[in-house]
Amino acid sequence: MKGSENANFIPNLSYDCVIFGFNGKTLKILILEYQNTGFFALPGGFIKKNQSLKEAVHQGVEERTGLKNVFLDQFQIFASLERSDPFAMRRILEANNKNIEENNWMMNRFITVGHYALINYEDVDPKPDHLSDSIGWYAIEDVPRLMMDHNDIVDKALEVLRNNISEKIIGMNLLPQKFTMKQLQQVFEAILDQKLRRTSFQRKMLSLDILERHEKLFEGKAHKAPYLYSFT
Amino acid sequence: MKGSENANFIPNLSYDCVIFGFNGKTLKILILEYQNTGFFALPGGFIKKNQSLKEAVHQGVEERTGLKNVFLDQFQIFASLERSDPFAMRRILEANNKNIEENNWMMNRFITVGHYALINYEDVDPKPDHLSDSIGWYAIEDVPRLMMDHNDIVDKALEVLRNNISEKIIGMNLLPQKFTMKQLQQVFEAILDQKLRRTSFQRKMLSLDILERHEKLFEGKAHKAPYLYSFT
DNA sequence: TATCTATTGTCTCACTTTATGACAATAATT
DNA sequence: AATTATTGTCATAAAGTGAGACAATAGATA
Repeated sequence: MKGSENANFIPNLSYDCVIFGFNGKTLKILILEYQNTGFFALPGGFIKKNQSLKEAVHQGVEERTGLKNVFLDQFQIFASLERSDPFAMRRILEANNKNIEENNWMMNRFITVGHYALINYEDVDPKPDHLSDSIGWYAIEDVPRLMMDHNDIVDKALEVLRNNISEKIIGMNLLPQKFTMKQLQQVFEAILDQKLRRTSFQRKMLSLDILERHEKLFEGKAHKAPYLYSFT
Repeated sequence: MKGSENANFIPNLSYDCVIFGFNGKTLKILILEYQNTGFFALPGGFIKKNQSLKEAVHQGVEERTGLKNVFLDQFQIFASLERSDPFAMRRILEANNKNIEENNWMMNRFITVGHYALINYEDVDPKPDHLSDSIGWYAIEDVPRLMMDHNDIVDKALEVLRNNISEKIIGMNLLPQKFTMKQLQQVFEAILDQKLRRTSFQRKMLSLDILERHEKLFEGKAHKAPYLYSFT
């Protein structure tokens, strides 16, 4: 049947990506809005037949953020029967004046591979893709209702980020190259959604032997200047 | 093209499962041998178009072990371009006198979802499937060379089991309902591949508040009888 | 029946790690 | 020179862990 498949892509398989950034105060993620539909969604896409999953996701992240080689983790498959929503896909295609017949394959069942990415907020210039008219940062507590099961994907990504990721990976990817101990602490407070004790945090981080101390940062404030650190 | 797809299954997607069992001494996994090929592989299969991934894997585990509702965790996708091996698939089909044309789809590229299962060794009566002539338990240190990237899947499953799983889940699923503290310790020693101190282990487990103490177990040995425990 | 053996449950003491608060140092302002 | 806000570090208490000691005990032995 015409359009029931696309020769370029592996059928029934997609990826979605929760792209985390830290603006100095709160943890944020990138969310797309599809033109004239009111639908919000995670950045995602399909895997070409001659492409590894990893390549596909890196390419998708680069298209939306301009960043290459970001930290990416593939954390779970979402494969229930109920998750696909052919009616929503049809509306998105219609709103973009795409030929429904030709794009019929997009209304099939999709099993998606959930990823999250950690990126340096300052480096990003978010760009919408060809089906969406906006892409923007949303604080983790202000994420709107997303399409299909994308809210579940966000929740699970955050859970994995909280539980399974090393201090070094978090700090290296969400902060600039040099940072103060306070900034590092604020990243963890934003991720864990709880205040941490300053002295314990500092002692713990220094004992992990993953930090290198550099010059002081003079912010022009009337108090002792903090050291800058980088990861070893 | 005839046989390039199978109408029942989602194309290009499979699952594989590392089924862990504990025989009282060592940690073992179930491995299949395909008829007349010398190929060893993990139990795995395909996902029907009207079936969730979870259902598919549970069904596959049940067919090989007779066990329903076992603990299952879907821990990673394996999606590189190099992982598929159409020549090996062809040999397996030939050795089983299967029609190559009709089963052409099995020689496509497959992305597989790696799972592991924890089961009670005593409850299992392993059964080969229609393409394999043997299925058996192999101690984790004696796993033979497996097809494709299945050894990588085993290694990763063990890594996840070691790092990310709670005491309760491990004990509940790998041991009988009632067990002694020594048995519990042996499970952990087998998984971690290291000896643990008896007294520290006992104190730790009791402090976790996940155990209920029952009657003593009289084994007929000339020493103090241990208590039996179950998980709360 | 009394003694012996192997293993279990618990306790102790030393050591390490973590929590919490105290305090001096200091960059800029007043 | 005194003040303010924040930083780096130390002191002490509390909690957790490692390593061994020891009494309790189920059955074997004599």
